[in-house]
Amino acid sequence: MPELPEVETTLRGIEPTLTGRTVERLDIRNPSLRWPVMDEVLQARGRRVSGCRRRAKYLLIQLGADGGLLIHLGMSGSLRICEANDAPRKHDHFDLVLDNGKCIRFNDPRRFGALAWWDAPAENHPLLRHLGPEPLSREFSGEHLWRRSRGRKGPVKNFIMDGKIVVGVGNIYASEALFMAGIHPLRAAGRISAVRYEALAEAIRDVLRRAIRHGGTTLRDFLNSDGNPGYFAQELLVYEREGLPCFQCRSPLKKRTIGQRSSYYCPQCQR
DNA sequence: AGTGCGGCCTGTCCGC
DNA sequence: TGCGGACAGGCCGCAC
Repeated sequence: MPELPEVETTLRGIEPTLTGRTVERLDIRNPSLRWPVMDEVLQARGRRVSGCRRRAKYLLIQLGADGGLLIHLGMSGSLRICEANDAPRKHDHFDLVLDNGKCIRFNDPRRFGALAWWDAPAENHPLLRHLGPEPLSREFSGEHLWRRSRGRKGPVKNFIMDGKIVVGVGNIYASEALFMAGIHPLRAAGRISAVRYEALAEAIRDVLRRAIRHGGTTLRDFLNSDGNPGYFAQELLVYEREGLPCFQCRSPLKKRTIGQRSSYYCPQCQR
């Protein structure tokens, strides 16, 4: 479910509630997430939230100076703001209870999400260490994509979804960006020109920014921290539009499995 | 080193 | 209705 825009939307939703508050306690209802939730996360108790940020699709809640919590939403996770004494619903796996009675509650039916502790600097955490640049940062460019792609024979779609190359581009936005740049998802990454990578980098930045502005994409179950969906689904150009006419040339859009993920594209406009 | 796949889970939908 | 199978926004870890 959540790609970068959905995680960013979640971050913006919870940040004002969290920053400056003290964590009264962490209630773990079900520790069996993607990795078992370790007791070290209980260090959060009694610490003050000095800031919240996002790295790739990870949410980082800074607690004091020397560490904090890491939350990943996996495929079906969401965080919502509620009162600590609200009755938990199905799949509500943990709560971050604050000193004002508010609560950040994690819900995740598929349990691919994660909760872990990190010691500062967060970048050294094993889950973050190998990650490539943020797509909305200066380190990300067409030149970066071009340079890193030389010699790579796999499909460009897999390449841009590889977190070591660039983070945050998931299955929806990979299809969208490739359509916007006119690049066929199966084209070998190493056989795309610098000029076309410039267009692709621009498309990635553009689609992510617009999706953030719309509060993310809700296809099935993504909800922001207020419990509301995102509205970018109506802006999607190819994703889940198999057989429907391409907005540019009217030919029917195609769907294929690439790297075990569904990919959507226009056979006419994308080469 | 790059690439391809299995696996982790539950829920939903579709065809029989 | 019931049941099996496919599929769903991520990503690690293992083979080759």
